[in-house]
Amino acid sequence: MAQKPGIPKGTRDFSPAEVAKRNYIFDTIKAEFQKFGFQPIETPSFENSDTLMGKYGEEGDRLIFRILNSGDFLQKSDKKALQAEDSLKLAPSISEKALRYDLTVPFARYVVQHQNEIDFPFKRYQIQPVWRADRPQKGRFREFYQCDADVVGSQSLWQEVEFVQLYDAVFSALKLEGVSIKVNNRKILSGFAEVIGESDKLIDFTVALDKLDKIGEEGVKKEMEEKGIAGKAIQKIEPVFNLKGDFKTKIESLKEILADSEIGKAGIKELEFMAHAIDELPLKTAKLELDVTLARGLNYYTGAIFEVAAPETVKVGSIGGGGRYDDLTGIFGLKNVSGVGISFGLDRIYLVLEELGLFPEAVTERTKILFINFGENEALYALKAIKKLRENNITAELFPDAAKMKKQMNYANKRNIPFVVLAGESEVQQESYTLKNMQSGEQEEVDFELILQRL
RNA sequence: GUGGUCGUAGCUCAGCUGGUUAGAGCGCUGGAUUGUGGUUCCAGAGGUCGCCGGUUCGAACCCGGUCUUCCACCCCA
Repeated sequence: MAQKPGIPKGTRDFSPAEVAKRNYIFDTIKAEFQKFGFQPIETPSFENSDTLMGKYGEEGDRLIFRILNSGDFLQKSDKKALQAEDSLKLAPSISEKALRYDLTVPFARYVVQHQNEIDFPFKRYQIQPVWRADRPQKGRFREFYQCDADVVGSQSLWQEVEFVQLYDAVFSALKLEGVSIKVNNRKILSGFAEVIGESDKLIDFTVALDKLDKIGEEGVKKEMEEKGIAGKAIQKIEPVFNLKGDFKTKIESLKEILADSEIGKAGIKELEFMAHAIDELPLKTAKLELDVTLARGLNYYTGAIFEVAAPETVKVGSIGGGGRYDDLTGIFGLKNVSGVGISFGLDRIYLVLEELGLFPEAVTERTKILFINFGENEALYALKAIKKLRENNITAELFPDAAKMKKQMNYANKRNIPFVVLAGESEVQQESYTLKNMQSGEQEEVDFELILQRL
């Protein structure tokens, strides 16, 4: 029986047109990565579970796709957990591998494992799919590509500056205007928690603060209360909710708020450094904004935090993110290696470009010229010309069957092929070609050299 | 993981409070037009109404489950 085929939730097939557009984005990003001196690496699509589990917080573990052991996996399973129907305890005994959840943790693993072959600072980029057992939504899939660039082995703040430039370079190359690069610093957030005396609740505090633009000031306060942050502390942090003005104005306000926090002041210094550098190295199309509520991303960020917002007219959430993590490789036993990196969300960038009509026309136009098939002799005659055209870097093809003219022309039409050659008996005899421009409808009898000229 | 939502031809969608042979537009195939497409005209093919079960004399329509889509939360690219 034929079964109705389908693909898993949150995955997609890509048509030729979609692949062409996706490649356009990949190629653009790749070209900029390379210009900035990043080198590509690749890592396996699945890792040992130990490498991934526990690296993304409690929520993260839930979203990791686990791979069931092969063979008689129940044989080696944790019988106690099985008996107790305790999935959480049972899982590690029947699953030793898991699909890659992001590119950063595998990269950290890579750095530790290859530390003796790597020349630091190491700048790598990586474009590969990742998998998350999430519930799909618009722009959220269970299989999607990440495009990451990271530097490890340098604490220099110039890297942060470079990444802002890199973001700007990529979005400029994609002709995407209205992008805003939001930055914050973990030290600022730590400073906030410190001055209100809630340092131990830093994560709850920042997660709540992050929702300011979504649930508003009252919503944030309510969530902070629910998480057990003192009313007085919340009052004290109120000025943060209403930071106004440009980058520098906000920094001046921060200086007052964080006057009593050493770590907070360190954060301010870093932000000022970046602001000053970007002043001197102005961005082409993107805007740099300070957003002190920005806390998203993984809890391992220690310094700068980046998030890129799509132009306001397109509602797809963030199209990129990143930050500084001082001790990422520490979890794999390599201490004191600082890293900083950014990520581009290919699928969301795709949605944005699509919605704004920013894909170049040429991206989908492929075959330039189609030869009509009139039969065996004529097909061979056509292929001789096609071979020469290809040597001249022109995409040319022959319709494979000597089908009806209408069918062949229609095929050219639908595939958007701009030129068609009709070469039948008489053309073969005269060693000529009837070249037809499909857009204008004009046609002329020409020799091979003229075809080259016309294309 | 929690709550909700959608699912009818390849695509976009009609289909009355359950009632016989489930429709349209676009697309597709063939013809008008045996070396000329995009326009027009004519004809035709194509549907287990997501899937499974239940209620009913009778289900695309009501009920339950399941899968998928989208949305909110969680989290995030």
